Amino acid sequence: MSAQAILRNCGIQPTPQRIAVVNFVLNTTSHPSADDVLECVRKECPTISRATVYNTLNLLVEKRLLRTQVLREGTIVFDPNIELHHHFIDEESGKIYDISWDAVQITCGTSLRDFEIREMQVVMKGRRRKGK
Amino acid sequence: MSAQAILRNCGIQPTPQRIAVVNFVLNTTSHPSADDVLECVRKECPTISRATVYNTLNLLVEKRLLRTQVLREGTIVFDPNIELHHHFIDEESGKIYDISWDAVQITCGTSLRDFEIREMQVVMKGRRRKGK
DNA sequence: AGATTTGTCTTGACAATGTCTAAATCCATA
DNA sequence: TATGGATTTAGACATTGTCAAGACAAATCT
Ligand SMILES: [Mn+2]
Ligand SMILES: [Mn+2]
Ligand SMILES: [Zn+2]
Ligand SMILES: [Zn+2]
Repeated sequence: MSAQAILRNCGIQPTPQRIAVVNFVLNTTSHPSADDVLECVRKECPTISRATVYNTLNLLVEKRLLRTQVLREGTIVFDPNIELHHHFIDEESGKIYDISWDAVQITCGTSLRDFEIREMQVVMKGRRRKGK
Repeated sequence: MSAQAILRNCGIQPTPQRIAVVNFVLNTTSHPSADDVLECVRKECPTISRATVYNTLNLLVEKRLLRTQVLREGTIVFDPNIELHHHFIDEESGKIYDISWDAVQITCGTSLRDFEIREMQVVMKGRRRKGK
């Protein structure tokens, strides 16, 4: 679906700036920071401002097209994968990989009965195996 | 063990500032930010500077008496629990609770074979049940 | 068309977090 | 007590994120 259609679908006026942000951030698996988004979108749309990038990202989060994740020091990252899933962080490269929900089986014991869990994820760190 | 002994044990000169930081940060389960540490330590040691708090915390991390955790937006938190464990974040209060490693059973499927996992933790969010 | 309104964008100010440097201070030892 | 290395402090700086004011653009009305 086109960025324009996506934006109109949730009642956001499609502007060149917003279209550029959507085209990048809804089609990446790289878990970019706002600054990463700014950097990439400026190639398409050199005059876009930091505030517009933040405004658009926050709009997309509000409309549930995007989620924020607390996975990197110093900045939140944006994730177009809004299904339940886990994350693997490559400690060499810093790259963040999505891990499908089904790849891990989690069983909580009874000692957690005092916690009403509304969501959870596994955060793994290590090294992505090179080669095939 | 006294803060002085702990510091001397890992070759750090015990100073009043460092002792105050150690006394707070190695004896809390609250997962404080550097700023939280500064705020609390200033009660004991009113002239301590931000730089000294950061320096001491980073020293303690280097000496493995403390770990950093990426669990809150905008700041890292410090955790004196250096054993493997999980975390539960109360979305109402923002409080972070330690969950013992054994409280959760995790089984990774074969789809993770390309990832060399060096550590992992479950991050849960929800609400701590009130009452007993 | 010309004027008005509305929404969007940009700029720059601001606060918070974290690192770094230079200067002051402290302190263990001679 | 004098001295030199370690420690602390204050402030500068970079980065991240929010906000408000004004510039700008597009649609609406006369
Ligand atoms: Mn970047
Ligand atoms: Mn605080
Ligand atoms: Zn993801
Ligand atoms: Zn913990």
